[in-house]
Amino acid sequence: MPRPREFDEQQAVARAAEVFHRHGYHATSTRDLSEALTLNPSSLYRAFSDKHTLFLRALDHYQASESARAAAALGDGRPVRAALRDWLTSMVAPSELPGCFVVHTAVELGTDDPETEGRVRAAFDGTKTAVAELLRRGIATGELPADLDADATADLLFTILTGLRVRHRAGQDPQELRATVDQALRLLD
Amino acid sequence: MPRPREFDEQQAVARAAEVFHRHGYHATSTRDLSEALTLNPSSLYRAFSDKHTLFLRALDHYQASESARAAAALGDGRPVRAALRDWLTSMVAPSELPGCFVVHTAVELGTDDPETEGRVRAAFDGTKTAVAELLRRGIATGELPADLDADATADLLFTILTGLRVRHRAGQDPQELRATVDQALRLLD
DNA sequence: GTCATACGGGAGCGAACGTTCCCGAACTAG
DNA sequence: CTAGTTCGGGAACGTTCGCTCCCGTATGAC
Repeated sequence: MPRPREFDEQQAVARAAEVFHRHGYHATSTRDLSEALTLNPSSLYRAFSDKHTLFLRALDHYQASESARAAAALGDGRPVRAALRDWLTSMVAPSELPGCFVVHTAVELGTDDPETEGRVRAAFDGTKTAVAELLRRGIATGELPADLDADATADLLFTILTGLRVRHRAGQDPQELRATVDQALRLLD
Repeated sequence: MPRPREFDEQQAVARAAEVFHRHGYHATSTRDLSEALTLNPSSLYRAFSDKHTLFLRALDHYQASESARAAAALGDGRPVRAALRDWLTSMVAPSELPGCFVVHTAVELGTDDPETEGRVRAAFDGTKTAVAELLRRGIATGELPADLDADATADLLFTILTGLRVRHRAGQDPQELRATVDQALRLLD
């Protein structure tokens, strides 16, 4: 019986994620969001309750698409080293929005906000696990040394990825970042 | 001829650095600063011009003390591996203020603010160079393999350090971070 | 001692913040 | 067709923001 919504909620969340990713939580005003989503304040609040709730939805949306991307890049039967290299390189590509929304949130909100803290922790764990599984597959197929410590190496690769995305955000030269990726892959020898 | 200042300017900058480090630029209000420095708004503005200027001074103060710390930890004749391990470990110690003020600034302000961007770049370069010099010393003394690529390895270690400090800020378990440090040191074999 | 100067303190400026209210319009179940 | 509900739009709420002004006061050069 109600009048239907005139905007695409998923698309609105995606746009919010981009704005929050670019400018962070505190530097993004509800008016900025209103403008970016082409939504009046009243519509925005009716649909998303408040700024913090919209932020969480945007963060979830981002993380869902990032982990889908990781699954696509790291899963299946591609050669392990090439898959890892392509995945890491794609993260710091010039065409990408610099940095990582999850990392930015971890840094900006730290441990002050329990709701974002939990999401950050889950995202970090998920990424680490995905890398570890890839490494285990590589060990099983003989592509990687049998004595490689999958968990410890995944942990280190994840830490490197985090550092890379900070450097990307800081505007570092893409070529330098790619060189760091190359160097990181030597961990697998 | 003027009446002398009743507060210690250096100490005020140090306190400002701590508040900015904890909460970031945007989430720190001038009233927060006023309270933390026990300074009236008028005194604060007379001494430090405005919020952004005080932020830059706080950032410079932080970076100066961090690079002095790095110089002390990495310089001189201490064994290279032990020096590097102690330095990295001390960065993510539970007693430390989690994270790195420079990294937080890089993430929060990105490339939007030219003044902070330049400082971030300089800080990153300085750290990388300090590590590279340490590695070169280790190679010269025979502590490290002769075929180690000092610059590339320093770059990777710096990236790992950045990732570690983000994880520290995110509230990750200190023991896990120390394990990552151990893993990182295997790069020097 | 005189005087110019910068001090610490507190009220208060205009602007922007997150959020809410009210509106006529549009859609759907009955 | 009507009743009921949510819609998009815009004004406006109270609060907090960064910042400034004005105050009486304390200081040091002369």
